[in-house]
Amino acid sequence: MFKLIKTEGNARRGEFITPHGTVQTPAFMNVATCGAIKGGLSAFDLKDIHCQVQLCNTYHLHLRPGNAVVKQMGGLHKFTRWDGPILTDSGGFQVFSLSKLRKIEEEGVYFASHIDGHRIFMGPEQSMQIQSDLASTIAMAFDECIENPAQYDYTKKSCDRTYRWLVRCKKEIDRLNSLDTTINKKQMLFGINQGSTFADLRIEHMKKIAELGLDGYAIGGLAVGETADEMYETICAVEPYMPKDKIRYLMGVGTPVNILESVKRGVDLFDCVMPSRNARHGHIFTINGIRNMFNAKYEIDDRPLDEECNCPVCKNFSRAYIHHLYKSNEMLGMRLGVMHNLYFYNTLLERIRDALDNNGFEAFYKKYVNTLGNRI
RNA sequence: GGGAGAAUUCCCGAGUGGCCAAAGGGGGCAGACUGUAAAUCUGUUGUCAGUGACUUCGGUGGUUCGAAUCCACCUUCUCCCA
Repeated sequence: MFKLIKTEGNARRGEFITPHGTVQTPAFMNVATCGAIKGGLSAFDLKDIHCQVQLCNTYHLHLRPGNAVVKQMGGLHKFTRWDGPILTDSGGFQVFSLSKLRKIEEEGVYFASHIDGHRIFMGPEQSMQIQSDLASTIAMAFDECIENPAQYDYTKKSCDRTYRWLVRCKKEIDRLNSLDTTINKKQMLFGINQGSTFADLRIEHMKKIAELGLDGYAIGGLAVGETADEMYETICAVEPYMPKDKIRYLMGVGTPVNILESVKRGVDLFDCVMPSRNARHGHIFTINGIRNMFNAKYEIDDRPLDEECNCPVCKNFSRAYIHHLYKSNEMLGMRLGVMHNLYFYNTLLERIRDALDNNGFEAFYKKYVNTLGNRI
């Protein structure tokens, strides 16, 4: 259940109440695709980095270890030892990211496993069944994340199909939630808006899915190659048609500035692999922009990664040490980098919430965007 | 004491007359990354000036129109036999 606490312009401050705890919004979800944040973070670490929600992936967990295994182990919460909310993405993004390994039909998508090539069928019912077995807090509808650029006619056809899939998802999750053998009988379902960068298709699709009375609404299919301005324009186009009393999730976005711009346009929830992936590659987010910790200039530097950061990494370690860890390919380098970056993202959202609480979002936005400019 | 072999650009290591500033790795330097097929991928790595020029393949001489590549000697190293 979503509670809208206050607004400033289009920006919203809210609370999303779930059986696994309440999420203060706007919020950033920490991506743990295969049940673990890459870089070696566990559920213990998530508290330290101010994580509110963990995001896992249906397709990947279906392949390994298999949803039957996770169900037998008591669901993702017990399995990963994370007791906060978990959102599972449906596999719809893999329709996009593994496009060379799949075929789309009306009934669903046929994948060739990226691990061993074996044939996998995933339709709305399969995705819901897997997510029910995983027992996440929130299930995402099975959709097609459309590539960019996209043809208008294809986009329309795909949106219509994604809508039909959503209706099937809703029916299936209601059925699964009513079964005695289901671990989480209160699993929520979010619908996903598609339509590429075509405003009319986005709006038409959004209007239709809004009528289904789902637990939350996501904007998908963005940050897949279009410009940032196109992304913002698309958000602005659909936002008026998103239910005000439901949480709004912009999938897969983005840079700190992308997030700030999107909060300003009425988005409540985000996720992105950028803080974790980039950290593994040595890119560190700071209030002053990005650092590449592989760069030779950090060889002798006693300062923390970010001088204004209070994360466990910045309170303890020098740039020189972390530079050394990356250069030496020590896994601790990545772990510390990921911890810092996720803390940076999670606390950026905290600062946004504080600003909203104090009617200072617009000022915060201006200061932040001016500070960072186009650096991130 | 006798015999055999080797020395290549930061490192390892290809190359045995012109297509060689010299393969390939490593290392170095930089860049990319947006619901994770990503501890991945890309560029660059003799010098100087934007074509090109110049200096390089242990050292010194030589053969040749032309040498990292052939010859002689020297230096160092490795292995084998005494």
